[in-house]
Amino acid sequence: MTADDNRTAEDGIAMRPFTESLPMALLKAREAAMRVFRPLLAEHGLTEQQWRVLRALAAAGDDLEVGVLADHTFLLSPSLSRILVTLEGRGLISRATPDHDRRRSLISLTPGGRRLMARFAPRGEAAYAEIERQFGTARLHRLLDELHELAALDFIDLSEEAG
Amino acid sequence: MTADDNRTAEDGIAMRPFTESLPMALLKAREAAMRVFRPLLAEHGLTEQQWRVLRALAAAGDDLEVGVLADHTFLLSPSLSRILVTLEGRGLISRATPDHDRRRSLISLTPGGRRLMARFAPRGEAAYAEIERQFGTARLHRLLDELHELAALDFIDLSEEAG
DNA sequence: GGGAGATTGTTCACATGCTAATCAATTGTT
DNA sequence: AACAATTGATTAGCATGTGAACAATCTCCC
Repeated sequence: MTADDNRTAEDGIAMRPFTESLPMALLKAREAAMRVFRPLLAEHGLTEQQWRVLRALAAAGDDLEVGVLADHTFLLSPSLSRILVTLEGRGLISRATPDHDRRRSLISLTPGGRRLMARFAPRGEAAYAEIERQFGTARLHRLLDELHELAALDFIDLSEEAG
Repeated sequence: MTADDNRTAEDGIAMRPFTESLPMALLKAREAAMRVFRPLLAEHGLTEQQWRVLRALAAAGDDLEVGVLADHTFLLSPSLSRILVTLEGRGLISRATPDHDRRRSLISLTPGGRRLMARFAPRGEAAYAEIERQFGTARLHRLLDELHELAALDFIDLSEEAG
């Protein structure tokens, strides 16, 4: 029985208990999952987001436009821009500008970037397998399905101006 | 059929498809859920994390030590330190140092902070109800249970040094 | 009672999240 | 061809995430 279990506190502000908050539950679950991967990333001196970029490029097996890369990695453009500068500086990715539209920028893995991914992949799979082992493969798949459906929902705008 | 559906890309780096990644699914689900709340927070000029702090204090209905507050809000100490400076500057919280241990710092809502919470609470509940309406109440509870169990897992360390 | 060690919070340095503004290149319109 | 609107990407500015180092205080034990 912690303070969170009280739906109504002394100050009379009625609100859902913290532990029942969906965003918080998603955040904590994600943190738990990332704890398996974070040590691996640290070994390679990569942040989680840098890893997502390299992973998306490896998965595509081809160069990607910055906008497409942003979609695949679920990163905002400004963040991605900075990450690309970092990765380029470390020689893991390279850029090219297509002639048909010189606003765009094509990102691809360098050989060094590919080598890093090849070294990392087996251990990353092992980490994922550890999650499946503890949580259950079928159960994990069911959870993923639910998460995908939740993510696909489009909630109405409850803000003042929209009200 | 996107590039993500290919388990093996031309470069031969075998890895789980992006869309099946648990951390990514959790991240996207959380983003979807937060889209309901973000406009409300913006109305009050609060960030999500500042909101978590005020919410934890309101739920406790009492003052909290910084460390306890960090646990309840799932914020790291350095972040919380900065957030408290901001909230104190806006007159929403105040600090006190107990005599029995002058290292500690007790945080409490000011009357202004309480008023803000009281104004916000009903709309926050409405936002949460919208999620329940679209996703289903019972289904949401089942999802929360699964998330809590996932968050409680303690994965083995697969890093090099621990190997 | 005094110093080693633990604990509580803060500060630092760097990377990212997020909104708005900017810049360059392209497209649509007349 | 000239110009406004649009688009792809970066930059700016502030807030947070994260690991490390610090300062202040407290505890324990000799």
